[in-house]
Amino acid sequence: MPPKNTAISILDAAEELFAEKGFAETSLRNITTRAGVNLAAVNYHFGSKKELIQAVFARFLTPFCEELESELVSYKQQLNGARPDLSVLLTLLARTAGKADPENPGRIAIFMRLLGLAYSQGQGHLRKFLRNEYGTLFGSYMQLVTEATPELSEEERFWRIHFMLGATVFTLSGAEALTAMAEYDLGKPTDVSQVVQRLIPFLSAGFQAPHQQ
Amino acid sequence: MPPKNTAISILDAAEELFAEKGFAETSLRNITTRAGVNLAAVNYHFGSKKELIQAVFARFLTPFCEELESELVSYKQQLNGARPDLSVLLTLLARTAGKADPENPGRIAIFMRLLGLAYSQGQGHLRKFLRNEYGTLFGSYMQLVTEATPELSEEERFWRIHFMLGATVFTLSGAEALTAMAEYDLGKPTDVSQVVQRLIPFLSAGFQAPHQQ
DNA sequence: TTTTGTTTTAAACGTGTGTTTAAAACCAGA
DNA sequence: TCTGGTTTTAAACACACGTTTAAAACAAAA
Repeated sequence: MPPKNTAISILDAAEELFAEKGFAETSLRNITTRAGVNLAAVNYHFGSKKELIQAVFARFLTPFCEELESELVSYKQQLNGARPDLSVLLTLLARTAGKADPENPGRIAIFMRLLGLAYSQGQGHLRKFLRNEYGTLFGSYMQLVTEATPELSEEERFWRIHFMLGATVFTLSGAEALTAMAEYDLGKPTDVSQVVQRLIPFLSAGFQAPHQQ
Repeated sequence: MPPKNTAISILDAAEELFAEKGFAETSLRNITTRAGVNLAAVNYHFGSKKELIQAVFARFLTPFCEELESELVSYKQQLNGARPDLSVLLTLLARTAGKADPENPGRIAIFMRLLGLAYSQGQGHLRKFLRNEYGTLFGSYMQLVTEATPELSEEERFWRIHFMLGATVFTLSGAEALTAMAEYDLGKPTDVSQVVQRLIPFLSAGFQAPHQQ
């Protein structure tokens, strides 16, 4: 195989290993060994382990968010002032994720796993980094979700957003293990895009459930 | 304060710190310092860090599962052959969790956070431990869920179970941060039991959503 | 008071970590 | 071919980790 760019090899290896084992459990020696480069290359190209972690996120998120932004714009003008539909908004998100790396559809699962880790493990620097870089786009997506569900109180919507986020991140995080379990238990092979297809009606129904009492 | 039992002090400190920072990021020195005991006490009382992690889970799960088991038995005989109801099954789970430590209702959030970590971080030993110790009870709960949702295909039910698990674990994991955010954004204080109350209709509606296409 | 078993303690051990260093290798442009 | 800047390399650094050790402190029974 051709000797790829060192920095890219590092990013590839880090992305895989972080997703497999978590950030703290993955050492720079793990990464550089898998990447086939020298240990010191990480510090030379990225500065530190923290900055490498951020670079892994940025490599995925930056093109994803660009794509999502243009999708949002085109959906808005397609609406032309009409009320947006929640299922469409979710589908749009899923489609963007699929487009992000068409040659490797499972990549979204890897990335969701990283996102779950970012929440669950310490990594305060990462949360700051993500909010600074991508917070604005998240805000405008939320604006559309709000317009799509005017019957919900702000409070209820707040919580249901996080329920959705949880179901998605958790399921796609564990997608590798879960699709294997599904195949074992049910005898049918499944891929990530099918899981996403199952998620959307679940989330949509949950989000639009009537208030209790 | 009275000099509590050393092992218990260690469990208390470990439970808090693991939930705050994750397993790998919490050192035995962190734990023993907070507990006010000697470093070697962990290895003396628990053998190793892995076994300490398992002990933290067992201290919470064993009484919880005993309570849940008796709740399941009494619900079954109350049903007397009728079809169980999903919302009731979920409420039953929430009620059991609440009973587990009545003096400290937020404890369930801490524990969910640990459970989320157990999934997301490596900790293969933990998953084995949990399945061996508590797998049977999980199975009989699942049996009731299946009876409650006969209209779902096995496949659809499998995935929706994990969607529910994800929404729950993720939300309650981050409950501390999220309730703070909720209070900041919405100006209303919230506690964990209210979040659980909001979860149940969301999950119930999602689980029973009609199949797509 | 002496004895026996348990618990606590300070110190050290070996290992793996992220990072730094300074020399070597490389590779265009003059 | 020489030169100057970039990249790669092997080696070392300082530090934090989980664990072990053997002595000390303690408590209860004889």
